[in-house]
Amino acid sequence: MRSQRKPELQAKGASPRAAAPNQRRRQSEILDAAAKVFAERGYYGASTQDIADVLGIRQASLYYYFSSKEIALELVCLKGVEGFFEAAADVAAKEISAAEKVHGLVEAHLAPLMDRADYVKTFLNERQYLPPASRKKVGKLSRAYEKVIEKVIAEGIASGELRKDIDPRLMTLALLGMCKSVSAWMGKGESYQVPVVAEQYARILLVGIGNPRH
Amino acid sequence: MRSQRKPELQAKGASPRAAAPNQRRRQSEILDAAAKVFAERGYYGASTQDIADVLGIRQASLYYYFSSKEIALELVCLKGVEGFFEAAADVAAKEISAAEKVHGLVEAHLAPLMDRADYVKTFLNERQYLPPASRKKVGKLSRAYEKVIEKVIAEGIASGELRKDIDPRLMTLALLGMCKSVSAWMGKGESYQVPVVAEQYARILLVGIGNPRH
DNA sequence: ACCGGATTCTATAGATCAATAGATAGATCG
DNA sequence: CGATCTATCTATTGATCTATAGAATCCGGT
Repeated sequence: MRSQRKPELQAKGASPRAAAPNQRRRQSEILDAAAKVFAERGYYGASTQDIADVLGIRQASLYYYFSSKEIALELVCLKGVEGFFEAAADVAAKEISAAEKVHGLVEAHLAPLMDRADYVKTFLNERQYLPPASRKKVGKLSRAYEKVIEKVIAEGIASGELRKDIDPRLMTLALLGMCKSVSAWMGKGESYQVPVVAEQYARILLVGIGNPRH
Repeated sequence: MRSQRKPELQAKGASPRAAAPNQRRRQSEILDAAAKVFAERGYYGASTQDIADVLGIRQASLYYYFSSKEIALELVCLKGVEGFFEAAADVAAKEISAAEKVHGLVEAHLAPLMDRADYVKTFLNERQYLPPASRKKVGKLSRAYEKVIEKVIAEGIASGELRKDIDPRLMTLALLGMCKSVSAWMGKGESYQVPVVAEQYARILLVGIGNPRH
């Protein structure tokens, strides 16, 4: 028992010695199941039993992988925000017009819905239920991401590329709101492809739906 | 005990004889408390004890007013959708331009956030947790509302007032998504007034943020 | 002041849930 | 083969939650 290293998923640093590939794969399966159930039923609506059922194991066996349900939520949420900031920062750093940047930001926001939908949905909808410490951690990443968007818009206004009668913060909230709602209906009756939605949403944001030639 | 009529809140028809005004007032207070707690913590995150705490009464006393937590959610959600369809239909029936209609639809959607925020938030975020029968009832109202918006946009496109390169359904979802997110951040750090948001959001939807004179 | 209904209370049943403790089967490796 | 590690299991605890039953209190009308 002295040197027994449990592979229990942790929020802090990685384990001192790298885990076997099989361990990491299984941990990832466990987290996938948690994300799926959290996304479907919400954090409080989902029981650890539900997660175990998806995996075909016993409820108590989950605790070999994480020490509490709250930690599981934190891990799912962190994987849900993961990459958003970087992807947005990459777009913002490009030498393209403000309009093209907005288009790129929308694309970058919607892209993860294709391969990490459950994680993203959980991050978007359940992060409010994180314990204070975790919420602060996730909120920090989230706010940094929002600031990138806001800056792109503010700079676009300053350069004259974007209208100056629109509040950058409200514009940011509008973009985020539109994109967030996509994760709610995507795959739930509506049958649009992500790239199509990104293209249309970017157009709505940039030129609106009004016909200028009317 | 024979003729004791409990004022228990019901989803179906109204009680055969009108209740005393005090009864109705108290029922409304109970529902306000439920809406507040559901909006704050979510349906499963909220306990009936939480609702009772807001009212300063015992948890079991709530069951004098509703027969189950699920029924309470249904009542809150119904009051949350209430009026949306009518308000939108009124806007759609007016003899104004499509652009003005879109503006009116945004205003009509955001207006209830001023005086019924908890009900609307609960409807928007918790309706998914309703039992099937209730969800069908609420979903019907909800879908009828969406159709009004969609029709306004489709007609605007047909008349040439709105761009024809935008999918009406996606446009509807964009409008709804933007407006839904408002209920999430309104009063939570952001300090915008509802009419200001409505004005800006309508502008974003209609003419976008791109500066046409650039 | 009393009656009866309206409202809230106490007490508790019954279910579910997160989490712990310890046992056990399977794999790996000397 | 035997020892150790890995992954899962059984069993259970204690907390919490919804809902019910029935007693107690309040209040308006007469």
